[in-house]
Amino acid sequence: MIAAANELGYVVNGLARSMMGVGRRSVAFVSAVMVGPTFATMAAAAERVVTEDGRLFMLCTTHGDVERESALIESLAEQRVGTVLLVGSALTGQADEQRIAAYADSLARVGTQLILCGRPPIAHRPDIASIDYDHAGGVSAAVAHLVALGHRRIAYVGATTGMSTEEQRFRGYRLGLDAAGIPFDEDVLVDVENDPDAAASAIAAFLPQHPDVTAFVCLTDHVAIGAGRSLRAAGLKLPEDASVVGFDDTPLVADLTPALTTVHAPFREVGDLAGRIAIGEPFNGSVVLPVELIVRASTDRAPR
Amino acid sequence: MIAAANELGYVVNGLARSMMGVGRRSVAFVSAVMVGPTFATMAAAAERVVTEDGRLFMLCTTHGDVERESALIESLAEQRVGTVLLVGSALTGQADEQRIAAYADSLARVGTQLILCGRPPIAHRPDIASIDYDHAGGVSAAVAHLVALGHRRIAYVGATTGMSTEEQRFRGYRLGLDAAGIPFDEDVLVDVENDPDAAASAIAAFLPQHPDVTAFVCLTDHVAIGAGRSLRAAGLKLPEDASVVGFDDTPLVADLTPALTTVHAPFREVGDLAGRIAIGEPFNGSVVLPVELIVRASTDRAPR
DNA sequence: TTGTAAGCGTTATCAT
DNA sequence: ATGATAACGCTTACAA
Repeated sequence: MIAAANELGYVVNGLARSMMGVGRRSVAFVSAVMVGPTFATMAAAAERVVTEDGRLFMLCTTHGDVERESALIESLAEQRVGTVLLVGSALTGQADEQRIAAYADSLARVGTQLILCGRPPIAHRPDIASIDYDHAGGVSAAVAHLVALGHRRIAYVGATTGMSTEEQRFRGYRLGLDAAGIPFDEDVLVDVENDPDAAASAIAAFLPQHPDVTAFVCLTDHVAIGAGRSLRAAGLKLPEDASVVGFDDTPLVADLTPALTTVHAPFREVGDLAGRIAIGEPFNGSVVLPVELIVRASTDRAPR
Repeated sequence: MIAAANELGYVVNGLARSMMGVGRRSVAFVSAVMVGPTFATMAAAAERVVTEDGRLFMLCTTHGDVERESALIESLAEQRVGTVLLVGSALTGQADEQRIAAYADSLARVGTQLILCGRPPIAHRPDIASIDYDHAGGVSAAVAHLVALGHRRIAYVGATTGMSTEEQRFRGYRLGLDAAGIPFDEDVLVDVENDPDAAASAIAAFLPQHPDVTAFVCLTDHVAIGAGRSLRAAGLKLPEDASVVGFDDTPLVADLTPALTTVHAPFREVGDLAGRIAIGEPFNGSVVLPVELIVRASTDRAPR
């Protein structure tokens, strides 16, 4: 019978089946953008375990548009997706937190769970799962590393406010400074968006005013690459004249000249764990995965 | 009424709706792996236009497992996905082509269209859409560029057979040689998988036997990076002593030292077009998008 | 305009 | 075991 049906080209209607509440529910990965290994690595890791469990994995981007984010969550709820992974840096306003909480409630109503990935939990909502990694610890370790190399005048390059990733990493910078007894000086903050070219020109403008700065802690590897480019263009040799450290441990940064010292973020582990929870592994509350400072050639003893 | 329903937390059941044949059908992106900017860029581009049209975008990887690929296609057909994008290098056997053709038929039976992306059309099946880019043209342009710089002994680094991408790019190498009147010599073929470390050790073993080779055309940027690493380790200076060219134009290769000459592949355009076809833009048959040789610092005049 | 009934392709239940 | 039937939540058609 079944064989005959197959010959006839019969394919069960999974929609009707899902409507009856049978069959594995899909998993959706929602992020602002899908660019760079950051997201791709998390998505790939989650996709792997989800697909292996016979579920479908959806990829959705919001491009930072709140409207679209809401519409997406709504659409995902309509499709009765089993799990929604909300991934990456989050707006930090209280209104934004409330919006996320509303998503969680609205999704819960149709039996879908929300998991925050690469972003911190929502205050007073311990029921909303979060898988984050130690942004602050990574940056403070980077600062400690530079301090140990004799650096005292350490700039921070990147935005410091508005998004969770920015705030957490910047907090790590402050923490590192505090731990070393170095007073914070907002004069050596280079507030720039997460883009190599933007970072390059910001650093170019910054350098003449601050010849005493010997080290640059960057929000991301992207920013660090722009900074390095600009530093070299200004005639500085890396790492003899200036040290640079990034964050993310993007592929290829080990092949740059000099190889970039950076903080390795556990993107694969975050995606993997998120996927496992999505397919049913028990998990309660939140977790913060450790990061690792990868010391390479772009950081060295402070000059003079 | 609608407002009241919303207050109550009512969410329409999209499954029931889809079952009635209304609502936009989803799009699935199927590739062997989801690693590297190659796939991520295509996926991101396709996802963007698909999501903007109010459809859901699924990401599925096969990890090169034919079993899993079949199961995935079946699963996608069951879910009545609107379009399946089969992306990236394909096995080149005739049996494999027949399998793909069977997918197309099986999907067509439930109203799903199949679009091949970054791989050539299936022989004698012009009805199966294909969006590919000019692998061979890119590599032959690279060879022509090296020849113009005075190189005569040009090695090819990468696998040459078994997968469509490998075969097409290798064909470009042969074409480039032919156009320059340089006889093909399989002695300067470095058959190695697409991995920097593997490429590095293969080149390390190759170099001593072939001191006359002055240029290396690589299957991918990945391979080129490994080759460059190995060349430098052997005491050769790039590009004075040896030229290297890659393929893909991966982000960051412009920031390597020396910046890598490579073939820019139109991943964004492929994904974008695939997405547009998936949401209804008319398209018949196949297209081969042009590539562009990006000349950077890793290629220079032949030594002596 | 508002309401009622039929149908979509499954699964589950109950009877045969 | 096999077979008929209700139910899932929606859309469409037709009736009031």
